[in-house]
Amino acid sequence: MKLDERHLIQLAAVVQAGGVTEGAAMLGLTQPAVSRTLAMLEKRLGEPLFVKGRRPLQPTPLGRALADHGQAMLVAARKASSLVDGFRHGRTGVVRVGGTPFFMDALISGMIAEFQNAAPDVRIEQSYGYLPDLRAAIDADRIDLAICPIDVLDEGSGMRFQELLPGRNVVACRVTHPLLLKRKLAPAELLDYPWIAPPSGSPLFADLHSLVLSLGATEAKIRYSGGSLVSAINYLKASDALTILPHSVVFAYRNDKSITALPVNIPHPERALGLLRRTEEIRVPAVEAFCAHIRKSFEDLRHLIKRHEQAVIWSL
Amino acid sequence: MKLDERHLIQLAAVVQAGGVTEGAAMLGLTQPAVSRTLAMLEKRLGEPLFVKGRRPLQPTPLGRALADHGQAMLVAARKASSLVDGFRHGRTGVVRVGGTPFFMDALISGMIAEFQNAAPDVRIEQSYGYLPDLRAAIDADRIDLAICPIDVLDEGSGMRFQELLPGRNVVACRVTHPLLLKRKLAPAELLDYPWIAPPSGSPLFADLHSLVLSLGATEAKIRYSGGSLVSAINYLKASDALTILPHSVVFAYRNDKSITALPVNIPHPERALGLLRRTEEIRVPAVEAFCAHIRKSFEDLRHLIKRHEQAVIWSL
DNA sequence: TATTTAATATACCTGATTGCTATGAAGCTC
DNA sequence: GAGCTTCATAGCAATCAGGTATATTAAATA
Repeated sequence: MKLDERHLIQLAAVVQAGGVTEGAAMLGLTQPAVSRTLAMLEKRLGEPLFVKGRRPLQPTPLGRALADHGQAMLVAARKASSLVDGFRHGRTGVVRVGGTPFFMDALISGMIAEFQNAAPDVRIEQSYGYLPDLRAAIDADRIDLAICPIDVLDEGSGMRFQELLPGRNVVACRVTHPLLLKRKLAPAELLDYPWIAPPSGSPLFADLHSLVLSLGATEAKIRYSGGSLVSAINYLKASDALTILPHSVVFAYRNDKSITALPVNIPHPERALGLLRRTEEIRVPAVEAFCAHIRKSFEDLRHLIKRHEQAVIWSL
Repeated sequence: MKLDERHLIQLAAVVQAGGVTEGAAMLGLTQPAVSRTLAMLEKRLGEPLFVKGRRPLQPTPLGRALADHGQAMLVAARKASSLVDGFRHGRTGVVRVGGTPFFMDALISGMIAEFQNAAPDVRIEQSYGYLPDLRAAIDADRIDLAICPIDVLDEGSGMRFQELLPGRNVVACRVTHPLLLKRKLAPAELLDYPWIAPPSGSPLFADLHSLVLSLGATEAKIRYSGGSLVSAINYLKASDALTILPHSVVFAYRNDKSITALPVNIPHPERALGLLRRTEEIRVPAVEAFCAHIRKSFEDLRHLIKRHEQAVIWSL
C-alpha cells in the first residue's frame, strides 16, 4: 500500500495538535484541506484513522501508528529545511582548504578557529601542499580553495586569484641572537651562521637560494631541514641559526617574544600570498563565507602590521 | 525554505542508486520525472545537488546531506506501508479483550498464545470483568471485545453476541474425593462437604446459589471465597471441598489429573459463553482475526469434549 | 578521432491533487 | 436548547506530478 508522504505528515500534525484545525494551522494550511486529506486517507485505507463522534479527536490505533511515521517524516523535513537555510547563509557545510604548511600553521589555523566561532557548523578540512599540487587538487575538486604564495597566474586556467598579503620575506632568528646587538649589520655576516632550510619544494626554499646568491655566495650552511614550522621555530629558539620566513609568519609569533626578524633588507619575492579558487566554482555559501573571513583577517593583519611598524618607528 | 518531501525522497533514491535512471526505477517512476524533480530542486535551492559533468553521478555536500534526510523519510514511508499491509491482514495491531476471570485464565490465555504464534505482532491487552463492566467497557471503547457468559442480549444495545460454548456447569472436586467412590451419588450429599464460593458478582456465584436451592437447602458450607481460578483449583486439590465450575474449565484441567467433575447432574444455566462486540465496530482486522481464532478454538474444544465424552462412555 | 551507446535533460500533454472560500453538519458548553 | 467551536463537504482555479517522445550530453569503443 503506497501512501503519500504529505498525507502522513498532515495526519501526524493533526494527531499531535489534537485537532484538525490546529493541525492545519501548524502546517500553514487551512482546515478543509487537511480534513479532506484525512478523509481521502481513510477512504484509501478502508480503515478509519479517528474514532467518530468524539470531540477531543481521538485516533484509532492504526491512526496513531501511522501518525508516528508521519512524525518521523515531519522532523526529517524540518531538519532538511533548516539544513538548507543554514547552508544558504554559509552556516553549514564543509570547506576543504589547502595551503602551504607554514602559512597554514602560523596564520590560517587561527583564522579558521575564529571563523568557526561565528559558524560552528561549518566543518573545515585542511590539507597541505604547494602550488602545483594545490592547483591539481582544485582542478580535481579535492579542495575548494587554496591559500598559497603565487607569482603569476596564467589566464584561462579556470582559476581566480585574490591577493591577501604582498610577498615579503625576512631573516628570522631568536631574540637573543648576537647579530641583533650589532649596530650596523653587514649582509654578508648572515652567512657566518648556520641556516635552517625551508621545506624543499616550497617557495621559501627558492627564496633562500636567491638570497644566498644575492649575498655573493653559492650556498649557506644548511644544518637543519625538513621540519615543519613548529620544528623550525623550536630549533631557532634553541640556537643561533637563521632561516628565511615570510614576514607575516614571524609577525604572528611576535607575542612569543622568542623569535624576531633581523633588521636587514633582503629581496622580496615577486610573489604574493593569495587565495586561489576556481572561477566557475559552484557558489557554496560556506566557502564564500570562509573566503570572506580569510580576506578580512588578512586585511586586519595588514593594518596591524602597519600600525606595529609605525609604533616601532616611533619607539626608535 | 520549505521543501517537498517527495522531492527529497527522490533525491535520496537517486543518491543511493547512483544514477537518475536507477533511482527512478527504485521508486517505480520514469527517469524524466525524477530528472525534472532534481532540476526543480536545484533551481529552487539555487544550489546544485550534483556536480556537473561527472558520470558516476556525484552529489554535492548539500545534495548528500539532503539525501540523508530524504532517506529518513523513505524508510518512514516504507515502514508506514508495511504497517498498513500488516494491519490489513490482521498481522499488526492491538486487541483489547476483556472477560470473566475463570474463562480467561483457564481457556482464553492459552488461545491467545496460540493466536500469537501465527500473528506475533498483534499485541493483546487483557482485562477482567463481569458482564456489566464489560459492556460498559465496550461502550466506552476501552476494550474491543468481551468473552463472558451471557443469558439474553437486549436488542438495540449496539452489541453483537456470538455463542462459543453452551452453558454447562459441573461440581468440581479433586480426583481422590470420597464422593467419586460412591456407586450412586445422592445430590443431597453434596451439602455434606465444604464449598468454595466463586467470585462474588460472577455468574457462577449465582449458579451456586440456585444449585443449593435445588438441593433443598438455603446455603452451602462456604469455607473459602474470593480466590482466583488458580487459588480455587489449588484449594480443591488439597481438600475435599467442592465448587461449581464451568464444564469447559474443568475439562481444560483434565491433563492435570488432579481435579474432575462429580457425576451428578446439576441444572445448567440459561446462559452461554460468548463473544460480545459492538455491531457497528470499526472493522479492525487484527480484532477480526482474533475473534475468528477464538471461535475456531472453541469449536475445536466442543469437538474435543464430545469425543472425550464418547470415549468415556465407551470405557464404561 | 570518429562512432556508438548509455544516461540525462527537455518539451509537451493529461489527469490528479492541492489549495482556497463558502457553507452545512455535528459536538461541546453553559 | 442557544451559542460557539470544530469538522465535513462542495465547488473552483491552479499547480504539479506523472507519462511519452525526443534532443542532448557524456562515456566507451573502435
